[in-house]
Amino acid sequence: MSQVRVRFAPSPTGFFHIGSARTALFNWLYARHTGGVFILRIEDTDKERNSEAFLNLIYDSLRWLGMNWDEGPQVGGAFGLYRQSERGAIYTEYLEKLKAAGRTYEKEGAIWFKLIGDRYEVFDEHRKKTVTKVKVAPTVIEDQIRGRVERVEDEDFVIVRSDGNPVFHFVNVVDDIAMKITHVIRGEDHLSNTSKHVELFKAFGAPVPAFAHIPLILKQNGPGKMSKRDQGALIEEYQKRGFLPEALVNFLCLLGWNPKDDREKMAIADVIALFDLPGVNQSNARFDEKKLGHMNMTYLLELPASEFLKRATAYFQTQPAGALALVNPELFREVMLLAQPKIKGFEELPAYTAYFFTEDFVVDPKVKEKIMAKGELKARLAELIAVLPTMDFSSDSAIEEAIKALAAGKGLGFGDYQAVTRLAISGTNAGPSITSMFRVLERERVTARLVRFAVS
RNA sequence: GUCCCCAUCGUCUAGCCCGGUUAGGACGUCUCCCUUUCACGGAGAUAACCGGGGUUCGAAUCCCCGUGGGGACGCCA
Repeated sequence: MSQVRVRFAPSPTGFFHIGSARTALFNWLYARHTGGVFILRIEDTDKERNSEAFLNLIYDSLRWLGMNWDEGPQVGGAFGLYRQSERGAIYTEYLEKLKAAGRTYEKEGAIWFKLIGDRYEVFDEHRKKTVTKVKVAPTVIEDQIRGRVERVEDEDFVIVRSDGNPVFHFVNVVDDIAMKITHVIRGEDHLSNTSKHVELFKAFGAPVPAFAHIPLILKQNGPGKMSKRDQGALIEEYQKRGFLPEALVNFLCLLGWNPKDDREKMAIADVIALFDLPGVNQSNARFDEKKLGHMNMTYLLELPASEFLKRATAYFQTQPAGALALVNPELFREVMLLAQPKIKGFEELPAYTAYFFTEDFVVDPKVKEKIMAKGELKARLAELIAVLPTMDFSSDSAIEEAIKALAAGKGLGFGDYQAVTRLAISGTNAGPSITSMFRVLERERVTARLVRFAVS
């Protein structure tokens, strides 16, 4: 069998979203699984709505997610240019073939594709007008995911606009022929277009590629498929929020596909080895950001510390909090080491670590009220302040021993000092162990914070 | 309105093709354990075969009809 050639064919008319990314991913996975070629083709025939910014967003997002293309813009390939706006000559050439075969006619300045069969008129309820229908044999689609699907394409359709620009159905098929695409993997919303496309392939006398229509991703809340306007729909947003791309990809793999066993966190190589079209689900899936968050956490937890630090640094560089946090690289490193096992995603990091980087941190009034309600806690603070000058700050265990010794002398336990101390040095009731906080903040800052809190 | 696709816990899903399972896993939620907080982790709980017919000794699984959900019906892609 000849080599698999698949394409992802987005149009740069809006932000790159989850659904597009998943379509790209399934194409990419299939290409990698079969040792085939993954092609990126830009469908920018709609001059009104295209934008260079959106185009760059497609490139950036694909690369961020790790989906490199074998042929396409920026990388080239043996099949000419990969932006439809640059392929006009090819469309003219193919249009001539259709004209020569008598399969076109002009109406209202546009060029229409002519179906073969008897014509009759009927009133269309949806469009509230009389339309011309054609009696044609049903198109049979042997879909790789859905099985046999039968559809009747019974109306002629426009292939070249009155302004001379070819439309999607036409250029899509022409390019699939010209680029020798073997498998068309796309969203189920295109299933009803497929009969149009098959009619065109046949009119060109070209082999019809295999089709695989993948289920759609439904919005998290409310009815309907996810669109660019929906909450949480944009890839760019997850990138900005500091999600790990490998976690997002892993999550996307599992939306409509699974390894048929209980594995969820999977190396992409394992997904590639197992991925196949018949294994893709037929039903739509609802996007669940909570589960994505969990997946992200599992990846974060397993990241080598050096890698975590590298990525956390990059994340902070995009954040307002970064200016303060990155002043002292050694302190930043220590704080990140403490934070890694505690957070679910980078977006929690600035708030979670803020008090390490400034004395001007916020004390949560509700937390304060709750903790101080236990009474006589300022005495504990005073006791701690008294031993601070001689306390061994060299390690967590040394600090822990010192506090335990102090507590024991008063007939108390470590826990009696914990909450109020944490509140005094961090303003909150959650975070790394206070011994680690002592070590990282160091004696001077810890002392100042405890004193300040004790007199407040 | 017409055409097409789909249907297992709240969500993602395994099981369906090749009928016999205590219908499994994960997220979420709740409980307990671990514990110097918060997380992590561990143990448990919660919760599903859309409905109705049929075929069959037996149906989540096969067939039909409903219903529900989704999509398409542009000189958008």
